[in-house]
Amino acid sequence: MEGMAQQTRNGRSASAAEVAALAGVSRQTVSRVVNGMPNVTEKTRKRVLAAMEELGFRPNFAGAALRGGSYRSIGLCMYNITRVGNLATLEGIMQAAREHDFAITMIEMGGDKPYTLADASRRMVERPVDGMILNMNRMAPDFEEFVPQPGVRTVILSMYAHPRCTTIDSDQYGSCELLTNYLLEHGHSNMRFVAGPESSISSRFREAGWRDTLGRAHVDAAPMLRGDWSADSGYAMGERIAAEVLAGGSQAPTAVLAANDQMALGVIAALENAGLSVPDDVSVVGIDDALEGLVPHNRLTTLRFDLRGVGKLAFEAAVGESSSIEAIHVPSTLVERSTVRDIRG
Amino acid sequence: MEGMAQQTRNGRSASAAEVAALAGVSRQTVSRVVNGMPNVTEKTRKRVLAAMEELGFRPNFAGAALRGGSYRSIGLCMYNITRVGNLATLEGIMQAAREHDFAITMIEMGGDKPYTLADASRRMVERPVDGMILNMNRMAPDFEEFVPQPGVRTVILSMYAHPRCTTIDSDQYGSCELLTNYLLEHGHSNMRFVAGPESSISSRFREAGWRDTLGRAHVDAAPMLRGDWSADSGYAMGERIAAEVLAGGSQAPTAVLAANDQMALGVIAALENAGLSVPDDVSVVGIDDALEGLVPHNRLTTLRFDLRGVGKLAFEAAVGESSSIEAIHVPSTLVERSTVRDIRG
DNA sequence: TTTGACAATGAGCACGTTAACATCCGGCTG
DNA sequence: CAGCCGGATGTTAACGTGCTCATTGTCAAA
Repeated sequence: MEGMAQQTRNGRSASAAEVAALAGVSRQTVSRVVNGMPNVTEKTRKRVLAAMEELGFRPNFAGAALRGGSYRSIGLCMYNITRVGNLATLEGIMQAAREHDFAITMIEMGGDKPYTLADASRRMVERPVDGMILNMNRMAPDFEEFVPQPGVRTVILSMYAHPRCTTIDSDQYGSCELLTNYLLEHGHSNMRFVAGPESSISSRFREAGWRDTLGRAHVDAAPMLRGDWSADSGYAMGERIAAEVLAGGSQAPTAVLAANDQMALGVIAALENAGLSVPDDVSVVGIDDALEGLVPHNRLTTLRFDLRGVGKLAFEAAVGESSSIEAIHVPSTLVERSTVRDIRG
Repeated sequence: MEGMAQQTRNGRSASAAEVAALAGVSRQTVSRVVNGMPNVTEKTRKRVLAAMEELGFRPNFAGAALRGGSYRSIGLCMYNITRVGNLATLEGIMQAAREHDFAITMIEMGGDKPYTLADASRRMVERPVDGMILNMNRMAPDFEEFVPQPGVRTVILSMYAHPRCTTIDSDQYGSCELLTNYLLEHGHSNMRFVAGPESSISSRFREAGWRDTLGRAHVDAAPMLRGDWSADSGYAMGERIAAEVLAGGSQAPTAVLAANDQMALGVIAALENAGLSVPDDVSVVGIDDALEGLVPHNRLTTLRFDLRGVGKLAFEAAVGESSSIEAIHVPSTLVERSTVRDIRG
């Protein structure tokens, strides 16, 4: 622990030049030692390493990057970190960054006002980053005509393909296709869909996946119910569904597909409160698999997005040298627990 | 939207020198325009602005910072973003950063192995940052002897005061002091405490706050129950508590203080499953107020930490010029809902 | 017309780093 | 002993920016 508290000049941390002076070599030799170049005598290397240790030297990436190297950081522009999905994606990005010894330079775009990709890109490019990931959860007004900053690889997290940038997202559409088919295969031809808010792109794709799948199976879709992602909004819709079920008749639903897990939880609570059993009377599925550890005895059948996978792919596309433009949809997996009953036959 | 797709030289984005050449002025004049210096003719300024627009110029903070300015970014070292508390703190930091037009440069420290403050600080200082915030949720082995990198203001998120760095945290100890007194004032002199895992610093402070407060009130503490923060672990403890209550006697508890909301939720589920009513038979309080939107009809009386406030203060301490060292404990507020009954008299 | 004052602008250096090139030195060959 | 080779090391320039100082240009007062 000795040699860590030296004051160097004006209070900055030590530079390669100071290490060089102390070790009695040139800056370049210090650089060679730091970067593990082969042609340095063992004796010299040791002297340099000792000087580095004594001064607590750490190379400054900004200087190196200025010269033409890498900042070892990827920019990430988020709209709202709080959303559960964004957090898991962030986690995937962070993990990939850690594996590459990269940092993530994050900016959050302002509260409620919609922002353009050009805004985000311009604010990001002035930061010391080697590439950038732009996250959107509303449609950017300039999506089609956006041109990324030259020299900085730009990845957009979006279901829509972009002509000039690689795009990545969980397959929101496919997820509801899968779940709808799952319910149909279990004999539930009369189901209710509890959607998220209209402003959300994810919600629109989930709804489309559900509606189109029913259409392809030649099953009529009942009127959609709309929540706002919260458990309470799910509860409110659950009360309506319970009334329908108790009223009986050939149009009474046997299953509910909720566009996220919190709303599914609310639906279940409302159904049980009305004296109905899940899944004996009504089957319920959610989306996200976001309840782990949060509720006791989680038994919700749901769909797990590979959000960490999305984050990992996004990071790798942002650092990668390949300049190909792709539109990647990451598939999700069904998590079968015990809120769906097979009612065929 | 014209003039955004120019290729400049080797594919990098335009520099001030190129803008200067196009506008027919010197780099310095461009610099003056960018930084809003007063002494530039209106005609010149317009010509420069036009050139900037045409080349899509954005100043590079790294170059400026190298010269002695600011990177406009604060480093943040996290142990585990996923933890609910960390996320809210991150949110507070991000919001303060946005207000200052700063970015956050984030690195996550490796999975399970404990890390030292020196490790984190050394990995951070090579990034382009003006200051850094180090988050810990285990005790760092080198806490006492740690010396921050010269020239980079270092803030530690920790309940323990540090001799050379400003420290900030929610008042974990005070939170349980407050809740314990609250239960005592409502007549619950026989309560159970469901703690978090032993490895967690927060958990240790919460436990100490509970135990000391009972001691000061000359009330004997019943043996502590230990969970792992999860709802399921809370459920398991809730079953034991239910058995105690049903067994009756003068030692039967009338209240439960759970060290977080998820465990409180588990306790309540177990009690209700055993035929007991909350709060008629047993009162329950949690800590964190983390369930908003996640569960329907949230009625848990709990304690809200001002984590966004912690984040904001941390950011401001990291950018601030003041070199004073402080140890800040941010107070929390009681959120009274309906899981506590007054049984005095 | 000359001088001084003042505003606008330009030139040079410095920040920390590395690629490319230049130099030094020891040892080997002819 | 001269010449040469190759490995180790030093020197220079450049990345994009802002500060300091020098220079130019303009206008009014003497």
